Amino acid sequence: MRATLKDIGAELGLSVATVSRALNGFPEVNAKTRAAVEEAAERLNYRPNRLAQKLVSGRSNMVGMVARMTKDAAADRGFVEIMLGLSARLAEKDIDLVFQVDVDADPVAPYRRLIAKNTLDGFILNAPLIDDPRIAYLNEMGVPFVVHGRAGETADYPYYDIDNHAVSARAVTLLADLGHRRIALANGVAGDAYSRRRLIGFNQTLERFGMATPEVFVAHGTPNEDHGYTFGLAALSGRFGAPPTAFLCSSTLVAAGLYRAAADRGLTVPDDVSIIAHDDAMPALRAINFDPALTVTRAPLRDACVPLADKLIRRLAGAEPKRLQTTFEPELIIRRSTGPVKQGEEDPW
Amino acid sequence: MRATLKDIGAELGLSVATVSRALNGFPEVNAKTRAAVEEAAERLNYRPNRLAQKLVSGRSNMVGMVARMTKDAAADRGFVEIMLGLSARLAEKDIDLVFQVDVDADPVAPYRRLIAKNTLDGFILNAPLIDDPRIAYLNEMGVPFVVHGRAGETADYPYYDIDNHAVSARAVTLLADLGHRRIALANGVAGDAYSRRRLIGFNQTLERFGMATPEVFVAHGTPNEDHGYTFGLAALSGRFGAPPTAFLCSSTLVAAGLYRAAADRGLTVPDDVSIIAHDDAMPALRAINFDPALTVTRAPLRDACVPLADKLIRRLAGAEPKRLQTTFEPELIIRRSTGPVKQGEEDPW
DNA sequence: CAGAATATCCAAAACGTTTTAAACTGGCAA
DNA sequence: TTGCCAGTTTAAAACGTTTTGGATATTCTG
Repeated sequence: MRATLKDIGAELGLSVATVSRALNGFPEVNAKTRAAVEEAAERLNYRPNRLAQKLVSGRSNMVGMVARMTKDAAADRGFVEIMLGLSARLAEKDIDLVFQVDVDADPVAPYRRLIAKNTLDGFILNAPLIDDPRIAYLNEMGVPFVVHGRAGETADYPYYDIDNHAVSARAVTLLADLGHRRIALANGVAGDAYSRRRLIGFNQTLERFGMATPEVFVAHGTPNEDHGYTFGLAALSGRFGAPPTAFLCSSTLVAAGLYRAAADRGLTVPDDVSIIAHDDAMPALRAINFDPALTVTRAPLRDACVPLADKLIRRLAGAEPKRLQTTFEPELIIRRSTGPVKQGEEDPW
Repeated sequence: MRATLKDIGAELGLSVATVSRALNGFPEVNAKTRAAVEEAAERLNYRPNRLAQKLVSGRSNMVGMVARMTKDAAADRGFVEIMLGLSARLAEKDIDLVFQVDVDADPVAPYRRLIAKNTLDGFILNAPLIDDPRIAYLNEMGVPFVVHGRAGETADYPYYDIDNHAVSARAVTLLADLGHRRIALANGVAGDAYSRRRLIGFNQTLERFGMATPEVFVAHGTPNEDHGYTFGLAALSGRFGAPPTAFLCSSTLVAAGLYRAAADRGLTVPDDVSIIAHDDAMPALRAINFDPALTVTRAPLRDACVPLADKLIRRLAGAEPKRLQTTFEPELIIRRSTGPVKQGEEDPW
């Protein structure tokens, strides 16, 4: 049904070897022959059989991506964004994406399964943990991969990350300059590397301004509306002592929950409480549409896709991991959800 | 590196043919030989090479899924939900999902590309159009596939759909019973089959109650917050004559936009305007968290995954398409965003 | 013009599997 | 003894590609 090298060879009275070479741009084939082969390939609508290619060459032009499945898939919004963009870029290079969700307790299991099938050239990881067992496993198996984000400080793999330390630092600096002294952090999931970096940036910057924050002013959790709402309600209840006058949120969704919590408590933004979030520029809930418009640190997830794909391609071609590492700086966009601290609330906790 | 049939054969002094048969449960192999082979396979951590298998057997245990890429990926929330659930179920049967985004103008192009690679056993389609060229193409190529949703009324392919006619019918019935006579529809994208069915259900039910709706009361668009907001603002402006007293929304996100629009116009829900949405039960924005809590027709997207995966598996095994078709009924959940029509607004348009 | 270099092509092996056709065992009946 | 049959096993072909190691013309060198 589908045309093969043999078909083209038969058509032109050539061997499959020559046809293969002609199509793959080897130098030792006559220009006229090559033209004829290319014409025939076009005419017969020839497409190389990936499986056969991989079987002999060891390359399949397929890479894998595994989604951590959580009860609420909301945590994977970022995953999806990356996957879409990545796939688009990889498709340009005729590389396919094999997708699998992680349904096991063991996060390494899906990688083991996929690698065992012997069918993939490499992997893209996202949302790395602080000490990520997947990274350890892939390194151990010698499988090429790139990471969106990065785990520890000494990474020996290609990655594209944003400067999460700076995310917190810039936000805290703004709030401190506005006079806030009681600042809370609605952080991401506890084990995630980015959360850790944001937390460190948060604490270090507070310290730089001579502040500290009680432990109850920091919450970890899946960055969704619920998390923002429940944490906001609790923090603003006064149960923990004087409530925060400002919040850092790990995402715009969390901020939405915080707006709701503030409203429930009869507080207005930004007069009673300032809110600032990190904005991945997901299309679902735009920071600019908030009322009042949300102040954010911003680093569009989508910007990571092309660099990540390119890093992977270059890695597969044998490039040095160390030369494929990028850290991107977020920008700060001041809108209307942040303002000077309220009169009489300038005291630290 | 990885153990092959040859390795096992060498280990036991058997031919690859026997080893292959032993592992695949053929009857003509000695029980003792089979036991030995299975032991050796286990010991050497043997995993069959998918590519080699497919090359000769024609089956790869890989299926494809293509995402339509829009400017705002929000439209693909449903796609993702389906993909996650599907992948989980397929993984149980050791089937992998190959993913690609549609970056072309031609919606068929990615399918052509993937089929040409000769690497996939079948496809899952979602969000079918009224006359979907992808379905036509796959049928023409004789490639097995299943559809989430369905295109025309006479489908000769396996599908899992919800009764979108009933979605509108139940919502309109509720609103009509509450006395509403000016009902607007914030529908999904115009070409999508589900939008069409919702529109038909909408119009037919209105008619049943002796109502009609001006064309400007129906808007099509990507079901996101923006769409709800802009349509809501326009419809409530009075520019189109007496404004609607009730809205049907294609999703909870759209409803969120409508809440905002109503607030901007100084209207309260449900006193001035009733709002009802269809709820796919996406975790991001829960209908119950709305203020006031959102009345919905409900049919969780996630429920479709297992049936869809099973349909595909059975289709790949050769089952009749006609026997793999399911239509699911939505439920109506009345909360606080719908109420009796306001005094003096009972007149039709 | 001989010999060598070059350009161009081909046959065959290889990748790891499944499957077809054939071959080898015993055991048993004739 | 011969032939046959069932129960096992194997050799070899096939899938579609890449690549190795020649082979055959053609051109160049002296």
